[in-house]
Amino acid sequence: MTEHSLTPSAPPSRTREQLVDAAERVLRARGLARATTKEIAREAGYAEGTLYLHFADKLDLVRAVHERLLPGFIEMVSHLPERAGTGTVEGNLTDLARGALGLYRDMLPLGSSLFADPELLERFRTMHIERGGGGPHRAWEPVVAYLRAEQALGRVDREADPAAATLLLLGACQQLVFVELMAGPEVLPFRDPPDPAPALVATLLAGLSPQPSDPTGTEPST
Amino acid sequence: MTEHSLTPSAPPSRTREQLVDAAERVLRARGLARATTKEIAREAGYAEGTLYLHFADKLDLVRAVHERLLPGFIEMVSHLPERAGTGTVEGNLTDLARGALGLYRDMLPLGSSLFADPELLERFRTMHIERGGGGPHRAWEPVVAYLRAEQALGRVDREADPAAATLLLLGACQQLVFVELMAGPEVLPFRDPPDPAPALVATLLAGLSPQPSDPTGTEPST
Amino acid sequence: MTEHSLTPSAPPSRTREQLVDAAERVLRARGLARATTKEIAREAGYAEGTLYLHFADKLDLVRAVHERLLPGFIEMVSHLPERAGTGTVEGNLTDLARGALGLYRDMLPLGSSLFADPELLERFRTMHIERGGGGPHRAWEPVVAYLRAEQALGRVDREADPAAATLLLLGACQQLVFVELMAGPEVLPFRDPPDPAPALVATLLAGLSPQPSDPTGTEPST
Amino acid sequence: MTEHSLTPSAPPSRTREQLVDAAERVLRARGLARATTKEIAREAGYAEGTLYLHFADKLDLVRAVHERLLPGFIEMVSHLPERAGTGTVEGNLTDLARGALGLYRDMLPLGSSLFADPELLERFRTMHIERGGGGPHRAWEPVVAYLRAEQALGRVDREADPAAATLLLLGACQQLVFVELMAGPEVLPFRDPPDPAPALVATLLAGLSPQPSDPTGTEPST
DNA sequence: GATGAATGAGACTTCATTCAT
DNA sequence: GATGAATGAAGTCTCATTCAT
Repeated sequence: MTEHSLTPSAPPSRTREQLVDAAERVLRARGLARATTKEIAREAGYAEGTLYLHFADKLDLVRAVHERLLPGFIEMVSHLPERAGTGTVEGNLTDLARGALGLYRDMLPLGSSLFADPELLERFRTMHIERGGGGPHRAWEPVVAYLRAEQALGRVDREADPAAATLLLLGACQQLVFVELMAGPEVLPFRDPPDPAPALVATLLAGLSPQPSDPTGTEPST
Repeated sequence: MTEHSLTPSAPPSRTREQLVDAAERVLRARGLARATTKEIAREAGYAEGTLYLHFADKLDLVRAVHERLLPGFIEMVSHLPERAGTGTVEGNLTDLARGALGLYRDMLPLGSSLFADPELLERFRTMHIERGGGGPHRAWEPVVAYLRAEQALGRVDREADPAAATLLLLGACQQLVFVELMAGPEVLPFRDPPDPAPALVATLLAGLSPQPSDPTGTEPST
Repeated sequence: MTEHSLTPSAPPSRTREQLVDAAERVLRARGLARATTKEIAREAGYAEGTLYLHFADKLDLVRAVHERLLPGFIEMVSHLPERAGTGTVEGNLTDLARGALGLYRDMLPLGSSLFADPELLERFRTMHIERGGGGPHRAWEPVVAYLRAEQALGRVDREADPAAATLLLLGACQQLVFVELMAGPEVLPFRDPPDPAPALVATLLAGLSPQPSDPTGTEPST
Repeated sequence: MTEHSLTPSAPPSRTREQLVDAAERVLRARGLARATTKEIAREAGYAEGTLYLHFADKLDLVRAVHERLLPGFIEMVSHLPERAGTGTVEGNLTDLARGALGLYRDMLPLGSSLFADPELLERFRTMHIERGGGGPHRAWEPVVAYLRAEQALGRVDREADPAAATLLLLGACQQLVFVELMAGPEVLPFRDPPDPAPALVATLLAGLSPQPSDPTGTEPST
């Protein structure tokens, strides 16, 4: 019925980009539930009908917005592996955490909205993730690679599980932002100083087990 | 215009509860974007108009659903502090992680949907969180308390930051579920064995820093 | 997705009848191509949304209009068989032809419109005709029955084919109306006198074959 | 606003013909209600805008399609008068009926669609019929001429009304096709044998009146 | 002549909400 | 308290038509 290809990437035209830009702005401002095609078109400076020359329907446009979200995230982490062996592990991971906090603040509202519409989520999965476009898990890869490199250099414990460590650090950042956005920044710990990254990294590096070099911390049970 | 008090808890009646139950089922099945008052009323076995005898509007009903979500989560963790000193720290934290994974699977789609509607999120914040009803951060408290208790017992490093550790562990669980729901379970690490909890806990306990007491890299603690 | 039963006869309510009435008026006035739900609702004195409480969609309403059309036609012819043996055959058939002309004038524009929308035609066929609701062919039956009765009485040639005769007479009436509506009454024969029924019936009764009993063949009346 | 003359015949160009051809195909396939300029243009191999270089608007193109319909019909009957005196009257009329059945099957869906849009019908009448382009009644003329010729030859009753006879025969064919297209071929009489032409012609020739010269009812002519 | 992106009015349809019973 | 028909604003989407290239 429609001639829109169901491939994630229709030929990118100037108009199409403007529409996706406008859609992203409106989605951020109003939320998925209150973003209308009328407002998106107005924001883009086009007539409403124009939207349907470039996208099969509203959901297709929303999906296009989400498609552009992840690359930004991945790009931020993608240079991490190159930093292996430079600076300190603690410094590198702290930079990572700070960057992740910023990106999650930016992307979580939009990304989480997918859960409000199962059909949108399904389309996103079908047309993007399953075709190799990648999903949020793609952000893990460079971090894991970095940790492996540091393990090879002996700056990270060779017994450590890079995937688990990545998940711990990025997960902490994501949850911090999730709670901040949902309940307000007042409820967060790490308010003084306001940067949670150092504490998270320090804890991750040191671990919770009592230090055997700590004469009072007797008999760790691990 | 309406006589509904804007307090989070209107007098709970049988009908009201049935409506909230039905709303939760419909929200889970269809998503916030596709849940209609008509279907909720039908699911509850009442007429559409009845809904407005118990709730100011649809958003009020949705908010009521979300209000009931958190207590379930908190209750799961609330008995954790009592376990301090019992079993092993690793065992207790693994149980926690497993429980958290299950609860996130249950609650994340509903909870994340809040981001799709800023007005709903705002109401949730105003009427619930700021009145002490609590938000997702409330789940941290028992875990932090538990860790402090274990620190006092010497089973957890006294230098560790309990809040950071809590965030690392719960955050990892949340992100794991987030990615699983968004991209499908195929993309997850920890597929073999399929239980990610032990690896997360082990990594958190051991930390990433190279073991100074282990110059040869032998005797892995995992 | 819809709860409208796909049976031709939903419980007839006052509102439903008013909507079908209004739809018929609008369809007659504007034609299928220009009849809008907005105008139909206004004509009925209801809001546009009300239409969708009683019909699955616009086509469903249009179909309901068409469903009511045929019974009126059939009823007109249904008493014909009883007239067998009364009056004259010529008089009875002339009455039939006159009635048919009137009914075709009334129904042909609406009925023919079905051909403009294959989906509407298909629905009409599926939901009405194939369920025994009957189609335009049902109008033949009483006429055929009448002719058979007259054959039994010897007032119609026993060798004649009642179905063929019915088709000839009703078909002539339908085509006359078809042409009249499409090209205007100016193009019709039988303008003086303006009643085509007697000539059609006379021709059908007499046949075209030369009268063997008329050896002179004189005085043609043309 | 437009430079298109409102005469039925704009200068025929190759492109124009291709557009009319394409429009006819799309009208047959989708119906007037669902034929879009986009699809017509695509079917013709031109851009949508090209359509408006050759036709004032969509209705003008549709009218052009209808303008071409009738000549095909008339041409079929136009040679009938020449056959007067050749073969048998019955054979000639049977050939006519068979040809008419085929042509009606071809043209009725398109022709009837005119009734779905009064403005289209009005344009068709104004720009075509009233300027001598002719309407469906033009098909009667050759048949009437043929019957008159046969009357002059004594092979048709001189008292018969040629116009009425024409209407009876062609009308029967049209109604048969109308019912066949609307209700499906299953509802038709004359299913065995499947050719209705002989019965119609026989009935028309013999008439319905009891044969006074045939007291025993022998020698049926069917 | 041809193009096709853009237009924008307006179509159909949905759905949260009201109110007389 | 409960009902459910009715509402009507607002949403998504279509499509005949225009016009700069």
